[in-house]
Amino acid sequence: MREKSEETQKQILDAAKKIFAAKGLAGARMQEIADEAGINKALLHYYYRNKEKLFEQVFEGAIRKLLGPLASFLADDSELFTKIRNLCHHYYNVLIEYPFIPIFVLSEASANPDRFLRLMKFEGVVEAKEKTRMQIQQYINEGKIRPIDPRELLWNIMSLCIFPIVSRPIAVEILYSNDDVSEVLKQRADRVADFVIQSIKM
Amino acid sequence: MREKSEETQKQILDAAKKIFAAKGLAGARMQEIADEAGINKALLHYYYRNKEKLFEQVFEGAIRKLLGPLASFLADDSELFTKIRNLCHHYYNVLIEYPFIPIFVLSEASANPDRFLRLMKFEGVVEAKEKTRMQIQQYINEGKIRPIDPRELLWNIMSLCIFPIVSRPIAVEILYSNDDVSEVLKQRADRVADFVIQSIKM
DNA sequence: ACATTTTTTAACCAAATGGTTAAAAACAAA
DNA sequence: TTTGTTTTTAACCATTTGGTTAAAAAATGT
Repeated sequence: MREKSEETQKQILDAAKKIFAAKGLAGARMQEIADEAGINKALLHYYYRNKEKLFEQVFEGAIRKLLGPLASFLADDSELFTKIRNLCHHYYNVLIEYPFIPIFVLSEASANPDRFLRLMKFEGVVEAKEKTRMQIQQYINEGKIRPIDPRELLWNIMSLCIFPIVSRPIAVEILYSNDDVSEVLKQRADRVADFVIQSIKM
Repeated sequence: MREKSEETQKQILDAAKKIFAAKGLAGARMQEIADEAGINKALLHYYYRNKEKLFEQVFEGAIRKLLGPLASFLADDSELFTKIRNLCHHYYNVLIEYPFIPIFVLSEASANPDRFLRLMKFEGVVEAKEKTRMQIQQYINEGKIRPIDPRELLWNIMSLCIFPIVSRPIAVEILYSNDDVSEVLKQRADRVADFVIQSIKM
């Protein structure tokens, strides 16, 4: 009995994931989520009191899957170029599986950054990022890489990892004229890492 | 008399720009736009029949400002590194003024690409892009730059130019802890161009 | 068979919102 | 002052939408 209930709740969360990703918080309709989950609105509200709570649940779950490992990768003691490579792979691995995460963060964390920031702090991303920032600065001071604002370097890496996921549907049309882009994306983690490393190495 | 009318319409468009950028199409409220413009809802509907039309006007105007010059920059005969620099500057210039363009294109034009693709073809972006692709390929063949799939290079440039605009509200908090990021963004066009060129040059 | 839990049905409410209307008022040009 | 245009006021409508309710029904466990 408990199984059935939990299965339904998972169906709801999956449906919500999909609809929220496509329409955003404001654009999503509770009825549409219920339809997508194959249930009715009453049951939807039975399990999740309201839209906000439902969104919060979906959003936080997704973000945790991204941020937890990210913090680990940022905080570990590996050499910088290795770390960059790890970062790229992590981003691509998670985002290919959960491509809706960036859309969430971009459309919703912009409107309401508090929630997102709270999660970041909880997962320890802030400190981990600071550590990497110092590592980059040290590499620059030691003349191991070209001078660059560490924040810009991190922002560049994020851009190169996240944007292709988000823009995939458009890129398929304007760049890869309907070729299969899945394979391209899978190999892209290494290509992007190469691109970044090539740009900063002496 | 005509002046006053047109001034009001411009105030409306400016207000709409701002609100749509912050809240998106679904999240924006006509009342809020009217308030922002310093007029009332009746007058807002007097000049712009409905929300859709208002958005269409703002959006198409903005996208033309992006695509038209983009096609020109892609199609002209300048040297590749210059072209990359021009591209970056153009992206940053337009997107700082119309930061909602990427969000809309990503969220709405993905599901219904007709309008966007129509505009792209109309502005001649497709042919211009093809020309640049060939130029890149030629540079590679002549050993002037490192080998890279031209499509990936273009995708990287787009990522580095567009994503920071989209992720600005988040970056302000997690990277630039509430520093003024406007100045950073303005200077970023050149930095990004450097970054790209550094990465591909021999 | 009985009790418990899950799900549906279907009607309903309240608030928000896009949009309309018509008349008054403010304004500018002649 | 007269005339035409712009703007405000303020009430109003229709629809959408989030959310509730209560009872029936279906499914499930014991």
